[in-house]
Amino acid sequence: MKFSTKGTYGLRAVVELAARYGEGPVSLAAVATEQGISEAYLEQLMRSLKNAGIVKTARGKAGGYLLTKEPQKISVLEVLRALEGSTDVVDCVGSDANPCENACTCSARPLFLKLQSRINAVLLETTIGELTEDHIEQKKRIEHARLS
Amino acid sequence: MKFSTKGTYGLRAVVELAARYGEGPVSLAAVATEQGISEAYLEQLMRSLKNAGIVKTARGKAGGYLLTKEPQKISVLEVLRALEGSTDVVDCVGSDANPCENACTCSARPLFLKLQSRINAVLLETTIGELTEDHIEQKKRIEHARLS
DNA sequence: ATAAAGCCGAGTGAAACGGTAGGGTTTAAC
DNA sequence: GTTAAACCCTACCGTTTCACTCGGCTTTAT
Repeated sequence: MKFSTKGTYGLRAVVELAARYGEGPVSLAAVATEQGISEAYLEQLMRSLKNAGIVKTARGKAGGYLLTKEPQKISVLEVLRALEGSTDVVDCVGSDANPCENACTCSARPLFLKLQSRINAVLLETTIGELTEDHIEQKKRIEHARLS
Repeated sequence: MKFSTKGTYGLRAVVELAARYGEGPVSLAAVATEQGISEAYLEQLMRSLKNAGIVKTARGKAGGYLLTKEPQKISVLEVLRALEGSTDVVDCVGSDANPCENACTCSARPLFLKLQSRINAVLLETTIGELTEDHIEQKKRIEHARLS
């Protein structure tokens, strides 16, 4: 019941892009060093994000990655889905539902359905934009504390 | 972000014990066949549940497993924790908190904290007793439908 | 005594995790 | 038009976890 590093790294990378939204392409190297993630590994995650249509790329020199839409219009849910494949706690819940043959007698199913809907609510209502704002605020506060 | 079968199998096994609460020890074989789980595998899960103090055992012939307290007093959270080790979505949240060195600058942390508290709320407020009642109801309905 | 039950440690094949390596191809800038 | 910075892609690899299995041991009601 853990998110893998794919999810957390990828989320942080997207926030990094969001923080520079509108400033042109951001290189992989920039994101990787800023977030302390292996460049080669992050590249794979970016591919997933690209395939999902969350980021687009500019190739060639001075190229890099860009968000395809405004940070406030990107839900955390879509980002995590792109990276982790699914956010379902068990395979037999969710819209792509593949309910097991004895779903109707499974005593744990009602629990998982409830849990899943709560989780999805949080992930859907939280946007990359919000995370980015919080993050920038936080960085400012730290900077301020350091100077005084 | 999935529960392993440990969690789901174990939960179902506990519900099975709950359904027979007060009727004396239930053998591993009985639980395994009723729930369609490998006996040898289930035994391992029962060990975890026993170590966590959720079930106790009666050894020897006519022995088996019993809940240590009433089903309504067992939360799903404690059962899952016993089986999966932790229900935390990332290591850096939760009470045993092991926040990573750059927790205060991690842009994903606020999200995970919120998500974790929502998840824990559901898992803590849901009891084995509730799951068991739902399950028995469900079985009755199916039985009724079959007969008519 | 015996058979039914739990107790326990070890092993195992497959998959996922968390990367790394090393080659492409594209393109801006000189 | 060469060069270098960037993305693109495939493959591999060591480690851990998953989901079991196996075999032997101990306890205990009959």
